[in-house]
Amino acid sequence: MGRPPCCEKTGVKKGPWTPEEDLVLVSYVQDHGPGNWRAVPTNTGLMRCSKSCRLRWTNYLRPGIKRGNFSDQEEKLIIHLQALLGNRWAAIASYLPDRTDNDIKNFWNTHLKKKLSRMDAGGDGAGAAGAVARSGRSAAPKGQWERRLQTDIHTARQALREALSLDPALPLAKTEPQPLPLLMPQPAPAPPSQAAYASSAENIARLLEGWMRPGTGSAGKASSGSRSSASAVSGGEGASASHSGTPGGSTGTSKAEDAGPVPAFSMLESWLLDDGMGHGDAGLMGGLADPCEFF
DNA sequence: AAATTACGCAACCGCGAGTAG
DNA sequence: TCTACTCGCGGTTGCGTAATT
Repeated sequence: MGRPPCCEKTGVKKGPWTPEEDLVLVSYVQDHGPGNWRAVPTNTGLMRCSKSCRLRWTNYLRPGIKRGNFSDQEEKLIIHLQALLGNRWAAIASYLPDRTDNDIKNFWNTHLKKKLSRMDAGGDGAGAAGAVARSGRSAAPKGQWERRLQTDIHTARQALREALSLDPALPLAKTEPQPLPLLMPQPAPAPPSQAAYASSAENIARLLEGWMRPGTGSAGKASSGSRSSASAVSGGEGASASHSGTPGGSTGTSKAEDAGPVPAFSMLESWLLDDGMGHGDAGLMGGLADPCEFF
């Protein structure tokens, strides 16, 4: 089972992408939809490896990506989700539909980590997140976080409830059952009123604004704000791959996106939020003979 | 004004997981 | 069942820019 030959070919270009390359990639994805990245360099003539193409698309060119400063809500959500999920950036990104996992990861590494450690040093915890993070949750070995979620599910739910109730602006903190705004289907990428969008690729990304190819699978899902589900977030089918970490969950391959937008995290999300609304524990778990089915 | 340091972000690399043949 | 292949994730690096001295 040898490693796939990727980026080993001579003549494969590395480093920053040029606007011309972006355009080539964007137009290719427009025609064929995201996926089958292996074929992209061949069909486009791009001297990039498939990985690089996919990364460029998911982290930069994909429509609907919000760039720039993170709001307080986003920050709090990230902190708490990180406490819950550890460094599962793709999973975290699925709760922030407009952000890429890479963006969140960078934001965490450059801002939040310092912020939290400062708070720690100051004797001020970061709420539940700080407590949970310090408890070593985030250091869990790969592949175990979902099991931990399963076994420690009550803790997780409590922490999430805390997270969602931190900001009074979040409707979930209220008794009135309202969906979390960040999880709601977002409208097509709003004009970058806050200059929060990519600079160089902004125009290219805008080319795709409103682009919705019927029948183009995740292309449509990835575009505009229609990502009401957790899928299609971290880069087209990327988020669904994050769910591959969930036992029995859908895979991260392009096939998974065809399976329909019902990722486990949406269920988890609904269940947690339902419970947060005071519906008790009877929610999702009650509907499953075996909690494992949940995943 | 120039040099140095710190910071932020885009991109790369290696690995694990899923799937088809 | 095994192997080859592809995809996606998470950690890390490198470069450009801003801030500081």
